[in-house]
Amino acid sequence: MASASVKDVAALARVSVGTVSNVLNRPELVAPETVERVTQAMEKLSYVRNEAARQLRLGHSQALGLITLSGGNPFFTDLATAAEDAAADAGFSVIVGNSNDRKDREAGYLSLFEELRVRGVLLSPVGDPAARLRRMRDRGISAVLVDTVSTDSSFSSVSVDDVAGGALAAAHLIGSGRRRLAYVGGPIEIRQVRDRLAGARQEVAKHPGVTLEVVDVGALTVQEGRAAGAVIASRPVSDRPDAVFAANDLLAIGLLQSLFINGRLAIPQEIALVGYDDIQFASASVVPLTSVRQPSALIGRTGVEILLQEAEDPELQPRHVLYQPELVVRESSAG
Amino acid sequence: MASASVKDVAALARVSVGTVSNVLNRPELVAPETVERVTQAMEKLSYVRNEAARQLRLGHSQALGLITLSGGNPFFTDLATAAEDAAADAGFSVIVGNSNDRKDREAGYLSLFEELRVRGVLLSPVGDPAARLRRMRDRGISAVLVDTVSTDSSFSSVSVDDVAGGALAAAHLIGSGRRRLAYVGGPIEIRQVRDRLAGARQEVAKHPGVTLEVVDVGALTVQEGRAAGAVIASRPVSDRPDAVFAANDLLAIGLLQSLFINGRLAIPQEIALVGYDDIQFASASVVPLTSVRQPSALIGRTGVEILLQEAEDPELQPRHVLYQPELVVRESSAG
DNA sequence: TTGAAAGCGCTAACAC
DNA sequence: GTGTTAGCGCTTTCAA
Repeated sequence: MASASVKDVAALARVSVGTVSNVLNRPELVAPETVERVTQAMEKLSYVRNEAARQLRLGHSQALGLITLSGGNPFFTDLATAAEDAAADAGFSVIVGNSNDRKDREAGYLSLFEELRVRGVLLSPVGDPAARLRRMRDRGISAVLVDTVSTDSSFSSVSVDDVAGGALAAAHLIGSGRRRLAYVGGPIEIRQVRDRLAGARQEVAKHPGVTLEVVDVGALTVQEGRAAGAVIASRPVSDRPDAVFAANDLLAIGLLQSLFINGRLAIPQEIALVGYDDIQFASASVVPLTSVRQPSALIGRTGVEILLQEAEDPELQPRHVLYQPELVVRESSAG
Repeated sequence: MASASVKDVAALARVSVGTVSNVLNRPELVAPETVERVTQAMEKLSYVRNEAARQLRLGHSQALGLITLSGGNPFFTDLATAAEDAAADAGFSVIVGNSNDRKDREAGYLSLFEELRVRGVLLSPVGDPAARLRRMRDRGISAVLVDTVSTDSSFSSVSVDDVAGGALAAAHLIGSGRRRLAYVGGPIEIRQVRDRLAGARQEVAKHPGVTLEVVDVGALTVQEGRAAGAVIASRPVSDRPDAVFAANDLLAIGLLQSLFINGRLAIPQEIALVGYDDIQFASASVVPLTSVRQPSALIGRTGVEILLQEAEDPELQPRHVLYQPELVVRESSAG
């Protein structure tokens, strides 16, 4: 049995296809009795509207695209959940893709979203897709950058002040007596990674005698954190940092695994540790993790709201919402 | 500027629309020189294929639907990532929805997927959508159940033996001297929650003198675990369990937060704790967590492979793949 | 209040 | 190797 179409429903209800369409979209224009008859026919045939046909006719879909940097990062799942809820309130669905920090994947999802004629896209960029996004905007697909500020500010953005967050972390570490800091993060192409480092550098520069070493990693994952930690743990004490600031909590948890669990280094006594994002697991880690908190759900919700407004009226001036991060101090840096 | 269509491309390249379609889908049928001309025209007009039109013509999309129980659970994000990779290998994309344990959400995504004419759906069911799925199969949308066994076995399934997993956890706890077990999990409608409990019960029944108490929670989240832990911690020592088996790691981590961090109960001395899923964070939690490991990525990949085969040939007999879980012992139960 | 008909962009069958 | 054309299922004028 193939799917029933409006035609089949119309035939069974003995009305025209136009009327069937009307009961679907503007039932107030149809006589109650007719509505009833059509509804029953739909029921009987288990009619399911063909979204592709509807969309073809309408010219665009009722969906939004979202590209996150990493599906495994709870920060992004929280953001995505909030975005979905906000979109659902307005009758939109959201299609999520994870670039996993890869430009080619980002480009792939952008292409998919264009083919799908989504109404707008929300993204945390890896590369610099501004040119591409501008082209998309010309055809009616607006974009809002989340968790990053646009390079050319012609796109709206919703983000958190990562430079301030980096400064917050470094200031805290220096304030509690640490002198040899290390920043573990990468790839450096990611704006968040760069900004958090820049903030830390600013703070370090204010304190002569304090040094900041950069440990570059390939991705913001638990695994990479574990690898970086193993390298740090294997260095002689004199050459080891006395504080590590990780670009996100996933990395920090990996560091915890190799520094504390495997390397048996005392945290925070030998090495203090600060992460970023304050994910749910941070407070329950081996050594509860000091972290820089970001309002993930708020970012997702606000992003969708702005996107929907711009989809409605493309002439709107771009807006830039910047939230402030907050330091949550726990044992990993309390010494 | 509106989007360019095949018509525009054809006009610019001075060929017919059929030829444009051919360079898109079967370029080997077209003269190289023509391919070149058409390609350049596409480039010039920034042509992007309209997926809705293509799909309308083809009768179905190149997408698969996936419904997970919880977006915040790393078990499902791992499963989803593997599913996406497997689908991508076959030229399919996957649209994920989270039911968050709610039947209405599950039904909502099923409707959306039907409207989208996905080729198949992969799901970890909340309710009992068998009837609905059968109707969908009649119209060419096959379904594979993941992380659960079909009630009527007419649908293929890829799952892990949860009864065995529950037994594994309980046997371990009893074997290390525990006598008053508590199972924390819910809602009981979820098959995984039920099966893990059943396995634990089987094991408990083999050991006279061992008791098993069930603490029902509203969802498999860190928050709910925290709430359940607070209740347990507030009970007098004589009335407290000496071991807790949590239906998943999220719950276990929440329990750790309220039992160990807030309640200052010694783990595993006063209460031993075992979780389920062995997510990445389990080994780095306050007290490294004993957990029952499931091959999440393998489940996702296998599920997609079966689904794709069935989409290809709907006459295929349903297959039931059952993986065995594995107990990973860590400190939370080592005493 | 309802019906008839055009057309969204694409693919595939068929003709040349 | 290329062109012509029908038609996928839907919404939306326009007329009755």
